[in-house]
Amino acid sequence: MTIMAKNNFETIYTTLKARILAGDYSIKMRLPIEDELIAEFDTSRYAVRKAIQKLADEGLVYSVKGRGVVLLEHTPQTQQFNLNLSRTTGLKAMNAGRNLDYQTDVVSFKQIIVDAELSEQTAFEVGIPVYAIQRVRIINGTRAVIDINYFNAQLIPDITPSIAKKSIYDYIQKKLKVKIAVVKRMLRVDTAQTVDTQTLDLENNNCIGNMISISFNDAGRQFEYTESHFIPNEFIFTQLIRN
Amino acid sequence: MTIMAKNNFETIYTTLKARILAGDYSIKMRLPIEDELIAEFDTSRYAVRKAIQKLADEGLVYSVKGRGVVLLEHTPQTQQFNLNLSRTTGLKAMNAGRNLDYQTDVVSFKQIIVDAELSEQTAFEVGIPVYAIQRVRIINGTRAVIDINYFNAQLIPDITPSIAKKSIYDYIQKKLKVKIAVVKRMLRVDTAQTVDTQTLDLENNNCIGNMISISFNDAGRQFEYTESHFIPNEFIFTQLIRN
DNA sequence: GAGTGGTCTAGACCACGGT
DNA sequence: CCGTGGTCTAGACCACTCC
Repeated sequence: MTIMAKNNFETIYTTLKARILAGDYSIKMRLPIEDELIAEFDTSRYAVRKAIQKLADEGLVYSVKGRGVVLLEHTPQTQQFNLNLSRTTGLKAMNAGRNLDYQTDVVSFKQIIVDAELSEQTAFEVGIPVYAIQRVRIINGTRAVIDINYFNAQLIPDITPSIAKKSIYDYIQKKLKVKIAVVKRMLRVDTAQTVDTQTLDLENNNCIGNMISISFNDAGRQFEYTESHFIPNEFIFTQLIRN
Repeated sequence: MTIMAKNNFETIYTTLKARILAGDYSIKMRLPIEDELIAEFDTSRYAVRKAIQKLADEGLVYSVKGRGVVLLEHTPQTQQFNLNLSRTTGLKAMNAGRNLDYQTDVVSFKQIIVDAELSEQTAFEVGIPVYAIQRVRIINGTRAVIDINYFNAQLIPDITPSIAKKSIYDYIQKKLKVKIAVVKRMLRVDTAQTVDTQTLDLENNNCIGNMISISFNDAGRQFEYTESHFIPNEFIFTQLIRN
């Protein structure tokens, strides 16, 4: 064997993932045992186990105590279950890969103070100032999504309509250097309300998908509450559940 | 301090979680640093870090290198974002907590051989035998969900209409001793088809939520493909995204 | 009983954040 | 610069699977 650069868990993970996808382990449907991987990569158990953990997080393998690390069956059809496992940006990024034309209309832009009702909805404290923004996302000429954003104006200051027209997420991360640490989401199917039927190209459908997101910075503060109402038949969410 | 039983990471996790939810760390919005936790629980870094990792998996805390472990803000409103983070059983369990009356109608029960078209849909190999089952879930008198199941009959043998009427998941786990290792899901909003409008209590809605699940046993084999079509306004899914 | 992953200990050094 | 979590090493013992 030639001289090999030090293997950290990231390179072990990358190497194993490439091999799995290339089918190198498809006959036994098992990864080599930990001791073999330790020897091959000239590393410690820590690094090997961390790499395997990352593969398991992606739904590629499953560890069984006393047996080994099993590969999960995958076919061309089931590949799509592995995509999109996590994207913090809005629905915009959800169709990355397809070559789509995007356009944004800012239909409403206000700075308001949170009252009791809005606090109940958004979990923002009563009395704080927020930006309330509504934008329509037009994808290939179809009015596909309406984003209803509320940003805590103390944590995300100085948003302008021009920024809203481009990308608020770019502004938050690149300009304000705010780190988007965690996003929690709920997904529902709702009967379309007036705002939806007036704004979206629903055709004959009278329901919408509703993705409700709350986002936290790396100080643990919730800086955003957003509802994204989207038309049927166009968007997919994926979820992985492990036991 | 009194004699303390050996602390494993599970007890550390449980203790910290209880304290977080009780607000014990709400003033600083930080967990104690690792060394303090090691001293308090008389344990190793491994156990402390594993406990913190589990808290982070649930969306309670977020670790920042060089700073510490930050608590994420939580209010009564945002509590529901933390529930349901993983349930392998069908939609049935999704409303646990509410006291609901459940009833199941088996509307179709067949054993068939996978053809090219069904293989394309389910990712099962052409030629293998599967159980094809359709069941309606009636919740408090409302026909709320239609489950369209395909089970690999070689991996899940001897299903009967009587089992389908009760609980196939109970049969799989308790009777067959098959371990449900991983479930991969896709969520969509679809325009209602004939089967949906004829079967579900959609009222004036003409769309459905569609939860598509593929499930794997602990040998890595896909034993199930299921579509659960559900009525609007009644079901919620949650998702956690970390950076 | 042999093989395997899960838990745990006791260290070490590194990378990042804040002062 | 100091304090902090992230990575890594080298061991040990335990719990489970399978023969």
